Amino acid sequence: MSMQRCCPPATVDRTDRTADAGLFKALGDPHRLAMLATLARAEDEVCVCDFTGALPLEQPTVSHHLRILREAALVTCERRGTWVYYRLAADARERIDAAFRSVIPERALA
Amino acid sequence: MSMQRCCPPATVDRTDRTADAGLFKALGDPHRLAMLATLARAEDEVCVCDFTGALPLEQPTVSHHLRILREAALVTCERRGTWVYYRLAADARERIDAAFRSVIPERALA
DNA sequence: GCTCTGCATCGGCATTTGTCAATATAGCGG
DNA sequence: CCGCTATATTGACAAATGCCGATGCAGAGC
Repeated sequence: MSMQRCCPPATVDRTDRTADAGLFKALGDPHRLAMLATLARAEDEVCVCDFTGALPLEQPTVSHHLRILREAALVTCERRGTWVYYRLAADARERIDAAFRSVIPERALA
Repeated sequence: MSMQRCCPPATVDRTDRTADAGLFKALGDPHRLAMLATLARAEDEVCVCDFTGALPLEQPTVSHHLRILREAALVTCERRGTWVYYRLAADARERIDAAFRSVIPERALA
């Protein structure tokens, strides 16, 4: 006899999840997570110089990571004088949470 | 006069977030998100052949992505006969959520 | 045993990513 | 306008990533 079907053919999700993947990709680096964690715990905003001072990265690399977070709209920045201050985007938590729930809905796995 | 300090020096988070970043990195690809979304919505388990059939990827590439999800412990698999069945790890949601909260705690940004 | 089928692994390739040194830009103080 | 400082951008490079074709391996059926 022919082999039995492997299974009741499952419905494969075909949604384009490029945007969500982009969000998670921005979260996929330990230094960027440290920056986000810092911003999330900061009273207010954080100056770039604090990052360059505390992280084991050269200034251009810090700038590079901040740019990625900016382009993912996870942070916003504002220049005041010579310094630039970053803060967590108001909807950062919400957006990540939404992306996550859209992939793995609440009801999944009890 | 010398320029004023940029700000009250912020406390930069120095926690090693390599593990969390690894989790998010595993989520940072649209096809892997599609696989997770499929598994999260599946009644039960999903056969590899369903993925290879439905995704615009060759079989080795599907296998590659499944391996990454496996190594991130986001999915588990079980061989039965010729076929291999994947399912969402029981603690997948919990682990991602924990990583997320550890970076951006609930209280952040009201 | 052999063959066939489903999945995993290997090897190679093009692209992306993380990093830094060098350079450019913006604002401050003189 | 000039020099100084903080940040951003550029260019280069090594490493990681996504992809595929070729190959390996395990289980089913003959």
